[in-house]
Amino acid sequence: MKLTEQKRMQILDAAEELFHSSGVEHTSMDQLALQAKVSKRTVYNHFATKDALFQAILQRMFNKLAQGGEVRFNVAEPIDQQLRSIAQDEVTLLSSAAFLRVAKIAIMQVMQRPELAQLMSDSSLGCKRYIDNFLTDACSAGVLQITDIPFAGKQFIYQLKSFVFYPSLFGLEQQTPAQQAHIINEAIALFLARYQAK
Amino acid sequence: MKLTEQKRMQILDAAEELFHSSGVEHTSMDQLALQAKVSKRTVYNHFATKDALFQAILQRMFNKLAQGGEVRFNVAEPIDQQLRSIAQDEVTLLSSAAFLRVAKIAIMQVMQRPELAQLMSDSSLGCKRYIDNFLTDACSAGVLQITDIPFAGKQFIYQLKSFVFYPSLFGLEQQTPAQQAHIINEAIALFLARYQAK
DNA sequence: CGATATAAACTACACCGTGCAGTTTACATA
DNA sequence: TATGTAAACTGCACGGTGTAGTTTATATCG
Repeated sequence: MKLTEQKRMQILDAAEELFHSSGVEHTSMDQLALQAKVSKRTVYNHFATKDALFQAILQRMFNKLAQGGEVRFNVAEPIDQQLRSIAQDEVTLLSSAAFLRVAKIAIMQVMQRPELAQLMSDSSLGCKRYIDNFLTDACSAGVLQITDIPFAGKQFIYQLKSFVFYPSLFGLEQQTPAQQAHIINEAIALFLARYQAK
Repeated sequence: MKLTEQKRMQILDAAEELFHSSGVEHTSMDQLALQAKVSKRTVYNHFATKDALFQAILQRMFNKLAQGGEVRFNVAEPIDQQLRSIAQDEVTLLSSAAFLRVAKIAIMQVMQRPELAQLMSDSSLGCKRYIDNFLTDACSAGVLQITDIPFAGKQFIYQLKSFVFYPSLFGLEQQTPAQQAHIINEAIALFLARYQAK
């Protein structure tokens, strides 16, 4: 790898690490250069300002997370099994270190600078991308009965987010895999009790 | 009121206002004194450091919010009506400017200094205080059928939080009263579909 | 008169971003 | 393989700015 690319990586890695552990505000460029084992001048040769570096970090982290399969509705498979598959993917994402990092950094910035809020809502990660289509197909097939599909989709995702994501984000607690399985089961039970076609 | 108490109030009011609108970090003590219409030295006569002032603010805001009625289960009243009453109180709290202020300030600090996380989870506000008792009574009366009561209570509260609180916190959107009513109705429908005794 | 408030200047420090002289690296050409 | 060159990196000092907290001299209130 070219040297300059190597240095750039070191800078981004250090920034990701420090922005996460100390917050963007509390990370000085001197500290960052030290951690990256790069001179401060080199940091500024790659990124004009601290903010540019922050933008680049967010972009890189989003790209890392953007991968991930899409689940499409399958008439032949039991609905609870399909929902479980979706939920498991989502919980894996929501509790992954990578996702928690970018979320923490992004949310801290958004709360300090509300004008960036749109950035967050626009970015569509995980099952949010395809859940509406999935539910629509399931309704068409007569498996589910939902009047407000986007709302129901949110209800499902929010269950997982509330139990898995926010507690981790705020440093309150981590779930064991057994607890995660319980959360998924109950989210599905709740959802199907309301929306499964009879 | 004694003058010194009056000044103290002015300082706390200004701090609450500025800490919320600009964040703790971005609020300077000069700015704060200006807004409080008080000299900077007076600020320091009341609060030794910026951090002490911050602690006092948090304490005062929590005390303001700690009030709030408790709903107890009533066999004679329909369960959906009682849940609606609880949910309405909760949504009113979660969307109140006062609650959003303290939450924003507190969460930002918690995310920057994870060692303070316990502070948040300990403080019990709103229906979180009494919902377990309520659900236990409703189960005993045979109105609801729940195996894991604390978990079910969270499921209910998290519905409201996810739709009302977090979007406001992150500056994404505010709900109209009509939307809030819809959220409450659907949260109850979801909950009862799963847990109402048949 | 004594306690308290005020305004303004001051100290001490941390941080962003720049300039520059000198060194290292990558690489092409002889 | 040796050498030249351009691009990139380094280290350090520095200007400018913002801010926590202090000091000092003065005014005001009870």
